[in-house]
Amino acid sequence: MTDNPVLPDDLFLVNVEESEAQTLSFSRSTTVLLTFAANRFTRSAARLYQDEFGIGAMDWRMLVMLTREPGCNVAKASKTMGIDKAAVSRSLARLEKSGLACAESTASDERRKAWSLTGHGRDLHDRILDVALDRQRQMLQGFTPDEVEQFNGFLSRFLTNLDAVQDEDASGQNRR
Amino acid sequence: MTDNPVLPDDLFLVNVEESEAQTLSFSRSTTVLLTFAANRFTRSAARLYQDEFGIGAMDWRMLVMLTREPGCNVAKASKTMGIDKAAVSRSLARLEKSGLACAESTASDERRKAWSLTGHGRDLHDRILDVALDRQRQMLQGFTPDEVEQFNGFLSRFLTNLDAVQDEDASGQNRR
DNA sequence: CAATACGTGTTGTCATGTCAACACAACTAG
DNA sequence: CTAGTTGTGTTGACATGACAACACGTATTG
Repeated sequence: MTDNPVLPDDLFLVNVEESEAQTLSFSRSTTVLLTFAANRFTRSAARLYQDEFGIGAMDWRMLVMLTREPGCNVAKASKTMGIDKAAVSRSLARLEKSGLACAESTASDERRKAWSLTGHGRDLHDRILDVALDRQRQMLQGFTPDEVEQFNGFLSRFLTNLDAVQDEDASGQNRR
Repeated sequence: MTDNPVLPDDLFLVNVEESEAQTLSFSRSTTVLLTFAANRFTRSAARLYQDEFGIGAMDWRMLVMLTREPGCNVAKASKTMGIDKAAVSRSLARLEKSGLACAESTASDERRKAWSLTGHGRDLHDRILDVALDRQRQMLQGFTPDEVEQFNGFLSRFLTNLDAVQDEDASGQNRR
């Protein structure tokens, strides 16, 4: 599939005090950088959206989801966003309570509800989108469009690899 | 500083149903991909470490921290890892209770404690490190060393930009 | 030497998201 | 029709980490 089977570990390691102990480098280990960047970004965005719009990061993601897929249900949203269905269910309950989203019963299946944004919800989405795009632009300050493309490509490949590992875990292990 | 002042927003947007509504693309928006990848990776790693070693993701990060900076204190660890000092304090309490880390009172300052790993803690760190490196290798399957370098570079630049924005927020706003 | 400001770490409270268990609708097979 | 199975959504219990308040040791300044 690829011609680069193995990356040398010492790309990511740091030696502490004359190779006494080895551990992950904070600045060269991709997964460390990735989680660090994402956590800080999310936290910072959550604070901003909460302060400015009174909405949490999860509920903002839900607004995006409902804009993208009007009429979607809990299971679909959970799968697409990679977030537990319980969290989705609670987020939708919050949005409904705030009058940002509403559900319509599906004719065919009594359980599934078709969720979509109210007018108020669409307004809020559009206002937050401006801020979110602005923020993303700031995060990518100094990147060329080509580099952004590459960056996205790397992240997508990372996700594909993660999928592969998880499928493997699921099928290879007898438990669960 | 850079010659790329502005990236066009439509790099990241998707049109829903004939440009009726615009929102973030899940597959082309860098920040969406970043948080998605990081969250899924962290969760998957947390499950693995919990199952295999009975330790959470936070405590594993703490093991790395203490390997890197033996004798460090709560404040230093909190700053380096970008995690709240309360979480650090609680993680250290857990590690001490499990006999993985121990604290030594500093002579100069009664408050600061110098934390380090016990032999048991170092053993566990080394065992998990093998698994973590293996996992990272799988996530970067198909990447050339050059690409990994670029990927890390992008993430570092992202973090630098994030720093800049937060400094700006902190100084520009009168509250807090 | 107070008095105050500052740094360090701990604890309470809250939001978020996970897992497990459950209720219930819909489908399938005897 | 009944029983078992699967899919969908909700709820409870829990882990994690953020924020705020606090206790207390150290530094600074009059």
